[in-house]
Amino acid sequence: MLDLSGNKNDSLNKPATIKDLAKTLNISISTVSRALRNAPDISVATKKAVTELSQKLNYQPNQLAVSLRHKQTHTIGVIVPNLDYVLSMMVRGIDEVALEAGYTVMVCQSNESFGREILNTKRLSESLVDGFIVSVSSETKIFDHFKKIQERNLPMVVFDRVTPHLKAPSVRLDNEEGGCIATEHLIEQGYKRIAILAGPENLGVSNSRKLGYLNALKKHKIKPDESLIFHCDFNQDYAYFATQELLSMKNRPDAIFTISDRMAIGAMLAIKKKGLRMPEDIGLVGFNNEPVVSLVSPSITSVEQPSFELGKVAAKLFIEMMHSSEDMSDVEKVLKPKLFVRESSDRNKK
Amino acid sequence: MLDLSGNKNDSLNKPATIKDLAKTLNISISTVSRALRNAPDISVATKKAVTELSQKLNYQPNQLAVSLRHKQTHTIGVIVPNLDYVLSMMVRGIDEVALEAGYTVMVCQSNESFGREILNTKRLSESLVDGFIVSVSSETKIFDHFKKIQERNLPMVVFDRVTPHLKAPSVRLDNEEGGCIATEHLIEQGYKRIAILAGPENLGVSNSRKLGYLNALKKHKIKPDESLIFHCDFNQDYAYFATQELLSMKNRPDAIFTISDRMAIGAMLAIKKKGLRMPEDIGLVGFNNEPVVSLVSPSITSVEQPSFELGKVAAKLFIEMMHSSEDMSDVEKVLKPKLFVRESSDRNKK
DNA sequence: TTTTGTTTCGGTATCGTTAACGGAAACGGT
DNA sequence: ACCGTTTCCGTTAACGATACCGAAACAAAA
Repeated sequence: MLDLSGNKNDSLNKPATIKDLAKTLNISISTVSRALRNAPDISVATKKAVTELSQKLNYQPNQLAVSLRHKQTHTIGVIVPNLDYVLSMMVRGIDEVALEAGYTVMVCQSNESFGREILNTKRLSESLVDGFIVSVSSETKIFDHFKKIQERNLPMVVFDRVTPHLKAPSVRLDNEEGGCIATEHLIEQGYKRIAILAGPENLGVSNSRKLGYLNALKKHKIKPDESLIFHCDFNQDYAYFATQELLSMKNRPDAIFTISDRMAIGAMLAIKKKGLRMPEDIGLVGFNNEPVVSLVSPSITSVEQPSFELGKVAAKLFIEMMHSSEDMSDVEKVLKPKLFVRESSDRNKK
Repeated sequence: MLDLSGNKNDSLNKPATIKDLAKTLNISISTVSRALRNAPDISVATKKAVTELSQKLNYQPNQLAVSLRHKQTHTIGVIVPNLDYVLSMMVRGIDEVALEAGYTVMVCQSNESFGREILNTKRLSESLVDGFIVSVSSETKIFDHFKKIQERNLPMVVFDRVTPHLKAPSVRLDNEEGGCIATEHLIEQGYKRIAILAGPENLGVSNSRKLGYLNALKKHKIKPDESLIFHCDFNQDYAYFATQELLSMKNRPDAIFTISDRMAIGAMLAIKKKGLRMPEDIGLVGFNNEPVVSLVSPSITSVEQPSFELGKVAAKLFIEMMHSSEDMSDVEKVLKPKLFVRESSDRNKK
């Protein structure tokens, strides 16, 4: 079987089209088309003939042509900054609902990169997707690429990493509440000088959790101490060094709330190195409730977010938006967090 | 702005097409087409006019139409059983190379479900993708859906979870080698009765690692003991119970090699509950080198696989396959694992 | 002046599918 | 016998883009 054309398509078995069916059955293509989508005006005999032949030839409609004709692809573009534990869980939730509703999902990672995010949105918006479900990268401060999408009247739902700069329906955790219950828990455990390890200043999620922290302090009439509020990058190593600095203060904190579990791990390592015990000498609370927090010693108290559920809600919202003609840009779904108390902060355990 | 049509497309700003450009410039669409993809036979004047107008109208070519015409979508379908640490790393590698080469990636999770895998392949093969990069689900024992893809002459690369049932180029870790170096390490540390916690019997990855384990034993003239070879499901809880059983044997093992870190964690919990110390009373080695293994106490020795690199190799192989006309189905890339020794098995540390 | 060649553009078919429209039978009722 | 209705199917024009072929237009060579 010599093929000098360089073309990979063996002319032998290229996929059967509606035209092929029509030709072998000696009927017109429109009849075939109708038979396949069981339109009303078709006889049972021809319908039977068509469906049988299509099965035999393993006919599958060319979705490109269908999409071109209908101007919709039944595909959702999902853009996420990464696929860590929380986000991959959310993506699974999106997937679940989308598949159910007959949509295919295209997942693209921006790797927390602004340029990559732009590239992804651009690629996907070239008539490949009917709309977007996005979680914005931490690097993103300009939202023109997303606005351009909205100008084209493509539905877009923002989830998890929401931002006030985008006028779009959103689904997120009540991060303020999360920060609040974490901090209140520490207060109730008798900790007095509670520090917070927050993320980058421009990250909304981080700021909300910090706000919750401040609210909790205020509620319990504790004056916030600026020196106990620490911003650093969203990862373990930075958290490690930040904690070292916190612990070397003359009036060191007796508890630390980190806005992610990764950071909590970093903090824990620094605390251990310093020779301090948890929860006796210092309390620690993380965020996300990743599996790892119950495996380390001491296990780390953490705020859980219903990631899978959140993804599902986002997808449902998207589909609702697709079918509704009214403006939904101010819809805002907020899910509640839940605290899981563990050894790192539990002074009451007997 | 009353819109009773129920249609979301504001007739105001639907995306500009090549036809619109032609009409406003009073030239033919074929000329516009040529101008946009800088074909040779076009005057500089018209090219300038076209490009300027296209910028002004924010023209973006409709990829559906292009794909329909060219019969290729420049999209790769990636099907993975899940998005755990290792696989999401690999997907990132695939993404990296694919994007570079001008391909968009569609990631679908089968959730280790056979039916879901079929659905995914079916959806994607409806002329949405040019080919596949797949890692098969653990549930999959029949491969007809993949073979159907190959019959259509769509390129397909298998990675990580490879199987002899599919005649396709593959990229994988040298799992046998991984199982071997893990076991040899335990032998060198002086452990005598080394058990293995393997995965489901039909999982190739698991069997290869087990084979490596057996090879290492043979090399060191240790007779394998059937009672030390344990198959259980690929997760922490099963590993926990399996380990409990192993430890309650009259002649219990003094070391356990688990074929995943998840399982190693489960084993560790069971060992701790039994009150045994690592590495003194019993040695433990995991697989994958996930971040968690260096965080738990004791930290767990583990075999690392170059996941990101593996993904990149898979994508490169795919692209090579796209452009080559010869049969590549027997290409088999095998990457080498690396052992990271930690507390759970290191008896030599001073 | 005619021929030849080059540059630049338009016409048209095509990719695979859907949908509006029309037409031809068959049937039933008066 | 006539006509309206129903049932079924075909014709044709889209959807947005590309590619081949050929036709102008003009310049250069004969």
